[in-house]
Amino acid sequence: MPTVSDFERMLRGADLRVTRPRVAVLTAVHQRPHADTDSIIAAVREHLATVSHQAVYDVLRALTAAGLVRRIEPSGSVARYEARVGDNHHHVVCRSCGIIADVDCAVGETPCLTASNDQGFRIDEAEVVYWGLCPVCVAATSATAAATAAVEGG
Amino acid sequence: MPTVSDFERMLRGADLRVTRPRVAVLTAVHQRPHADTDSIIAAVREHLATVSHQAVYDVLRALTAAGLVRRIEPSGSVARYEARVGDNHHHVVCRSCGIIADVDCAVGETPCLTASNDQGFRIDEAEVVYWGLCPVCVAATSATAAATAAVEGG
DNA sequence: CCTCGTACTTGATTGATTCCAGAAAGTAGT
DNA sequence: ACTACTTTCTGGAATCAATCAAGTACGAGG
Repeated sequence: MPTVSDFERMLRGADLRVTRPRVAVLTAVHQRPHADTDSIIAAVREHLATVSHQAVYDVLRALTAAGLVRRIEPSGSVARYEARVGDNHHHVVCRSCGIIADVDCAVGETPCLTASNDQGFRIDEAEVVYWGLCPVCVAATSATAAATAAVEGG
Repeated sequence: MPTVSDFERMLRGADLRVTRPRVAVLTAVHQRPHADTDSIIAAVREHLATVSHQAVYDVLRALTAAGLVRRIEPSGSVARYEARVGDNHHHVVCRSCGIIADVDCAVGETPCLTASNDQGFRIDEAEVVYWGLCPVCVAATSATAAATAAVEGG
């Protein structure tokens, strides 16, 4: 976990002023990967009670533009942010509970960048989202199914 | 292009009642792939002037649940719908103008389903979005760059 | 310490989507 | 074709994330 001085260095390195809201947002995003804006606002206010939601929105946009955080928005979900940037990794989303986990690229560094027919587009990024069930929901589903079967069977 | 009777058959096949709004929405989605809800509402009203936006939302949800249309929502865009379902194809989105085009799978039928480390998730679908510039915007950018260079050079 | 310019606060607003209750239309059996 | 029953549609209002606007406060450099 990076320290406050690390965050300050990151901000200065991106030509951004070091302000308390910005450090607090960076901290929150590092502490809770894949958190949505509301959760981030709540987390930020634990450190700094008087931050407006507008400030958090602004800071998140600035950090995203600077490349310090990455914005992800799976279908059906609000915007979420993560601090892991620079590497080309993807995400797996649980259809049941919505939890998100990181998935490293299966093939090489910038995978899938080769569409079979690119329609003349100049492609510079491929974004992959895997959909499925997380281990917890798989277990819950199996348990429910077993329980249902037991009840129906009895 | 399927006919009205085709749409009626599709609806009946999905255990959905055949109503004029539903046929109109199906027609609109087939006519304009990747259209957003507003465009669909407008297109539907060309055929059937008195349809409420609520009806279109409801119908789109019912059709999506029935698998007759597919909902796609690239980051930063509102929900869009397309009629091409059943095959596993992906999309390429222009960063400049937002236009969406279809891209067939590069590898096999259900590609990329093999994440390098699936974190214990039970994955059932991989969704790929390619980002880049469409041919039109590439040309516009080149033209602008050339013009800028000419001006700067002169 | 002081000034400048950017960042933050407050309050209002937009825009897509959903909820609700009553009205209307579709479907099945006779 | 008629009646009963079910599902959908209508119109208005509510919700929620996100953005806009104007004024104030704070960080950086001198």
